[in-house]
Amino acid sequence: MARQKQYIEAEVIEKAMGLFWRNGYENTSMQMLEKEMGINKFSIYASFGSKHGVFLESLKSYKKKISSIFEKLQNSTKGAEAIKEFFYDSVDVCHKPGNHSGCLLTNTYNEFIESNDQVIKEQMTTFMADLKTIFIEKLSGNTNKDKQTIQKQANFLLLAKHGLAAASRVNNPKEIEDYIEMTFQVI
Amino acid sequence: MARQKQYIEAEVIEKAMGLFWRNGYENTSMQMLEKEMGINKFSIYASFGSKHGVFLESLKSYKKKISSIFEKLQNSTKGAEAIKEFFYDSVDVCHKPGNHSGCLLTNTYNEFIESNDQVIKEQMTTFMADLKTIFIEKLSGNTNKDKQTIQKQANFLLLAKHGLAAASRVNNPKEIEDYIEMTFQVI
DNA sequence: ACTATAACTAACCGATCGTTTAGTTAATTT
DNA sequence: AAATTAACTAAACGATCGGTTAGTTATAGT
Repeated sequence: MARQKQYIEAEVIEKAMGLFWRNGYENTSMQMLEKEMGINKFSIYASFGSKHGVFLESLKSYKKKISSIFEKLQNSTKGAEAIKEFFYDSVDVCHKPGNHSGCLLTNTYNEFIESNDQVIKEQMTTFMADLKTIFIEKLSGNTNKDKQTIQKQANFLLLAKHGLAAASRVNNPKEIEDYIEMTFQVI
Repeated sequence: MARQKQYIEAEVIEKAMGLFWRNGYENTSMQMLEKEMGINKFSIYASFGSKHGVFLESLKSYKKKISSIFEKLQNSTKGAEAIKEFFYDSVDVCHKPGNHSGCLLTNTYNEFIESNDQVIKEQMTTFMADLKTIFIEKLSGNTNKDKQTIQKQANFLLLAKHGLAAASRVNNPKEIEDYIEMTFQVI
């Protein structure tokens, strides 16, 4: 063939992800992406097709980044306690002081909830629905709660994720811990 | 003098507020504002100076809109129960199905948290700080909780506002009620 | 009725948005 | 070493961004 790529796609996507994570989709420009990813516009379009394509790959990369804590949650036999551990694990991954940005998926969910971008909207809806399913499964695990209570608690924890995202964005570790502990007093 | 204004500033700001509420600041363009406010760019700039100015006035209008439920909270003697009522009142104001947009201030807080716009950032920080102060006051009101517990609970409720905003944006009234009730089980 | 003045319309400003493309550089293959 | 081909640089694309301004219209005071 000919000249080889001077960059690794997975690496530059990692950097793009950080930018989207901090600023959101709309507030991230191609100019910023060029600078952060360290490659030219041409290369970005050659590899990912569009800004939208870069974002989709960034979301994929983020999901991969957090896949281990999802698997841990899914494989756990600790019931509701597993969800609490999942909350703590989420903070470990998302709470990067100086880079504090909450959860990329929660941020994206909020940014696109009123948008016309059906592709991303559907991804976010699916993500939330999947998470709720896992919550329900774990909440049903080691107790004999009635179905209605489980539904309520799953909804509550799903919404609590927004509080957690806000907490991990601005608060100190102690306050985050307090928030998680108080949230799970209800369960 | 001369020709009189063909619009009422308070009225067009009300419409601008709705637009910002639905779409956020960055995703609202001057073109959209012209259409929604029903007046020309010239008039917008004559009355409010800039897009930023329109947004600041919209925030002012929103605060005015919710001032009554704040005053009710502040004047209540019901302690923690007053905060719960405030949550319900917030939903009454913010949960407009078909126009569902959560809380403008919480939305704005989230949109500007990583921004360089110090003016709006400070307004949001001040709003959150003021709300926390009121929460602390109410939580201290009719009990003899220790100060540490009060601090924790105030932080918890402040973060729960993000969950509530998310709930009032997408969920049905029953789910919103469940979320509030479960939140206040902790208090 | 005339004049002054403010509110209006509409065209236009430079800057930046995401995207494309012409032209150059470097590595692979023959 | 020459030819090929893909990765690069950099300039430019049309569209839209927030914002401005020349020119027109309508109303108030004299």
